[in-house]
Amino acid sequence: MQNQSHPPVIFLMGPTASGKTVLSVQLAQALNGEIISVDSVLVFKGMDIGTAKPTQDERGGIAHHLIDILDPVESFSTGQFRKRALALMDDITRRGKIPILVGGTMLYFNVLNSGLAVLPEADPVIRAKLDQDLEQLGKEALHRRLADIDPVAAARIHPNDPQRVQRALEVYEISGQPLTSFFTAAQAQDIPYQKIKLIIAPQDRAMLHDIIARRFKQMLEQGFIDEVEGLYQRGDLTEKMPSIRAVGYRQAWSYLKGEYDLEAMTEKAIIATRQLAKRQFTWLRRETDASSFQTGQAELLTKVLGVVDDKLNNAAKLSWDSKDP
RNA sequence: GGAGGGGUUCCCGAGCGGCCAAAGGGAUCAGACUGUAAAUCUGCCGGCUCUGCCUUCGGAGGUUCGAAUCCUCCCCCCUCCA
Repeated sequence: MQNQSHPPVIFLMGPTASGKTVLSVQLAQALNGEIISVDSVLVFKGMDIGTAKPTQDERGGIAHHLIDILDPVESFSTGQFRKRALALMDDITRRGKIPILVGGTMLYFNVLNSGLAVLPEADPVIRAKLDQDLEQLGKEALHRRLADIDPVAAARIHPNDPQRVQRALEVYEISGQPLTSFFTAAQAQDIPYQKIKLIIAPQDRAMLHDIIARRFKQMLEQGFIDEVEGLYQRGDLTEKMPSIRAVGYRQAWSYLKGEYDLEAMTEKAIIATRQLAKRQFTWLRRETDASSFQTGQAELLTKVLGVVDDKLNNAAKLSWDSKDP
């Protein structure tokens, strides 16, 4: 249960290409807010065009956080996100401003909503070993190994899902404890804020698909291939890394390696983006306490501000009531 | 005009007399999701009054107990020769 006297924070969620960026800046300007990006790829420097990263101009003088904080050789994590986002929310709030969390990485929103168990962090050495095991022994063998040490996790995780099987094994190797034990031990911790949740999405799926296709072609015109080629030429990046596995980048990478032509690359990238949006919708449907808005709808900002004001006033009232019963 | 090759379920593509609503891949759709998440994975995928029935493999006929598979004619597409 959420204490209504907590300071407010806005969650602006939506699938890719829904118009989150523009709306978020307008909101921040209207509400004296700062933006915290909730996006697993915007964190990378030098990945601008393909991520539709807001330009300095588009940011409209609003501070944007958690953008360009890592080099593409590095990797980010859900835990790091949560920690940094919470620190930023605290800092922004202390300065009398409203934190506006904007993005499409729904797992990140989820750990702000439901908390995150205290788990050992990824260990590159163990991961490399598990990759080797996977290749030599096969995914069935890894799943069987997991079944021995953590039957509950093994029952939950599909044998064809090596990424999750490996993580569960990794946790065990680092800590000596099964992954499941961490979950049962942990208590879901809510964040000390009043969350105002907003969802923005195009009116229908066909429209989103259309926007996605047009936007990707636009990225190509803006020099997306050159951007990826620059990363490619560095020589220290591989398609195994989270940065290069991002939608669009992965396909462009394959194109540069000569695996298919520009036309095939374009098609595959657009498809991958659609599929990403589809997965985002699946998460979004869980957000039953959010207010929804349509991309490009008339008076969008006015309507959104109306809803936000309502919730803020309501919260203030409740908070006053509770102090003076 | 002549010689070949081909038209299969949304797309690509296998099938070449029964075991075929038709392999496989892709797309779409739906779902899962606890430190890689723009990732990874799962399911459905002609229709229905759904242990069966109906419609489908370019079109129309035919052979056969039985055809996407064989025959005939027709319509399109591709390659080569004129």
